[in-house]
Amino acid sequence: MLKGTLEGCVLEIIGAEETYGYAITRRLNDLGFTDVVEGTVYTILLRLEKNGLVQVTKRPSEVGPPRKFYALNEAGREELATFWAKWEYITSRIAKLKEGGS
Amino acid sequence: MLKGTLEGCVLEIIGAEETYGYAITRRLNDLGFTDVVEGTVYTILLRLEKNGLVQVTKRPSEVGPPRKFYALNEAGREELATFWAKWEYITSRIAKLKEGGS
DNA sequence: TACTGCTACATCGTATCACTGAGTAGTGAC
DNA sequence: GTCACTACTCAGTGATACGATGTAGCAGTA
Repeated sequence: MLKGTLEGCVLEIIGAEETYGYAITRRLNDLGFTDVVEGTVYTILLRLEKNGLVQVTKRPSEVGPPRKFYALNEAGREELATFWAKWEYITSRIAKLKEGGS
Repeated sequence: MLKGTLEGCVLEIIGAEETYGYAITRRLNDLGFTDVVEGTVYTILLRLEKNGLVQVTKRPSEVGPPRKFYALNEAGREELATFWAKWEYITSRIAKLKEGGS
């Protein structure tokens, strides 16, 4: 039902700013998703790339191995909008359920 | 990350009133979770029973096969409280992410 | 009595998501 | 030269929820 929530979060982060896997993991950790680890994020990124939702650019880093920067393309922005719409819907339904609504 | 959300919804429904699988499915459908089907609900109910979160009572029905009524036990109520706490946490984090917060 | 339709429960198989854990590599500091 | 941090990859895995199907009780009707 809510599968792909973390994927949506990653899309949102990429949509706000072109960034790379390691930084996305740190950002999620800072946001409070403390148990999200790199392995998880990279599998999501690879899936996004495979599904053609992102544009990938490899750039050298001054402090380590080269980074793969991700940016949303048109399909990615549509997917992100779809995700938020779905998220709003589900959360509103669950809120309704919680307050005993019919 | 959000695994068990539907399970939490089912727990909430059972917690509000002792009820049975078919009725839970109808309730979820009425609430807007239109694509939740019986098979999904029954697997959740069997899991709840297996994990010792519910008390099950079989009662005859006047309009069909006997019904298995489910009620929360103490462990179930604790699980439900845990679920809502987790849900609040996750939704607040995602809201923060959406509005561009750090 | 045969059928149709609704209620009600059960289960097998499966797609996908996210996690675990391990590995590889570059840079800089001590 | 070893440690720490940065950075990416991948194989294996568990769990969730969905799809599809099957079984069965009851009621109406023709």
